Amino acid sequence: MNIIDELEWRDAINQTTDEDGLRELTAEKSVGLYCGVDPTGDSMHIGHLIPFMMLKRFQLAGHHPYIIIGGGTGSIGDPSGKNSERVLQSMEQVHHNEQALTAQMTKLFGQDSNISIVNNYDWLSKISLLDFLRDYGKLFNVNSMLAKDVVASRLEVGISFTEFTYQILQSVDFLHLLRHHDVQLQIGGADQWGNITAGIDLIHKELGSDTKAYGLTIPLMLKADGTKFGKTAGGAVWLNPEKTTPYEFYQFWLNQDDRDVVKYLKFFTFLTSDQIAEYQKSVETAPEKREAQRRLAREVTEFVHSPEAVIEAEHISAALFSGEVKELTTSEIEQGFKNMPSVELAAEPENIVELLVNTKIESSKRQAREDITNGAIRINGEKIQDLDFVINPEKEFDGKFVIIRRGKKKYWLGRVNG
RNA sequence: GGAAGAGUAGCGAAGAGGCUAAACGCGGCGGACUGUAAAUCCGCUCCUUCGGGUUCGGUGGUUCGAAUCCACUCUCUUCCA
Repeated sequence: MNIIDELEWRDAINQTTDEDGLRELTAEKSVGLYCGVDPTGDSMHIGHLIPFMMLKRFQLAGHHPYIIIGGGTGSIGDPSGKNSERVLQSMEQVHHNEQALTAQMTKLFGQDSNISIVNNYDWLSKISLLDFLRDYGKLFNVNSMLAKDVVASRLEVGISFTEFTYQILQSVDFLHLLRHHDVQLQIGGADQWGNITAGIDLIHKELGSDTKAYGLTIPLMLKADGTKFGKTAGGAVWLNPEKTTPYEFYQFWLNQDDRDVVKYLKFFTFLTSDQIAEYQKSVETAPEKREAQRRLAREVTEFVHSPEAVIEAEHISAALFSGEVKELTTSEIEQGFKNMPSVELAAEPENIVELLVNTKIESSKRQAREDITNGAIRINGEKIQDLDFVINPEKEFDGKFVIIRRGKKKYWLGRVNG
């Protein structure tokens, strides 16, 4: 199947500049394509994953992805999707983030010759102001720049010259990659359309209107309930295991709505259409088994983290949701709770209310008492409803740990000092 | 520079001298049901040594008693210049 047909089947295409042309091009050669990420943070979250899943599919189909880490563009700030001016990051911050993102990308895409990670700081930072104005500025018409949705929507509240210029920088990137690496396709989120077409216009002006350059955008991902994809109560779901543990990551996917899960299987996994059809049937006939969610969680966790992370996440899930934490050995806890929130405990016995407040698990004694009375607190798997209960850390798990649970799903690992 | 109005708990919003630690809605936290779901239902949601303590932009006053009245002050909104 042609890669474009596959993406269409996966509902992964929002707009393309020339679908037939793109279909032809991808059929006849190994195409260079790129997508950029600006180093606005030190980790990607699953929202960023969306375009990179696309790159990966192209890679698997024999094409050559280029990933731009936007050290240059990131130092300016993309106005797309923002309704107010951004605060500039310090260059140290930008460079720090570049390194973190490069490491993440390397992990996701591997390091073979089939993938290239480049940093646009390398070429953008070398352009002098006069060169910029003479070589590129002259080719951009301010009228059409103003007409881009991203800019037009900002005219009311204002936009700095710096951010206004962003689309030129991104266009220069595309031109640069086409010239030096034969990159003919740029992909991005739906909000990148304006930047992508600006790049194609520049290429056509610079290299002739018959130069083959294409753009493809991905639909905005929304959940069935209309809210934004990828946010949880705790904030974004990060790819960095320090920020979002593999267990939490796995749980995020496992908990997806029935109405969304097939869409996500298409988008975030490499399963075939036959396999996905099976899961679709499963969602319809036996939703309570959540086979689709389970597979989704496995696939994505394995892709982003590792097969070992999946095993660990499933093991922790089994113990935690059965409530049988006592079944776990000390070493299993050590492993399984490695990335759970943990609190320090003194070795001495302590009253339960005091302990919950001192460890900040509860915000006040009032709240702590309320939760205890309601039966929301479990210590080492045992429900505690006695306000005078005294926890003796020596008692379980070789005196090393106390497992504290609040409500159904929230766990803390108490590490016993000394 | 002038005029009018508004500032109440995480947010929105009632209250206009004692019955108000402050209605109601949202959000948050628990619980029940369930599929670790959705929907629904129930409880809690300033702190506490459970005696009480500290709250209604800020400061000072009036009063036995103030979120409520007065003065000054700060911030915001609208209108006029």
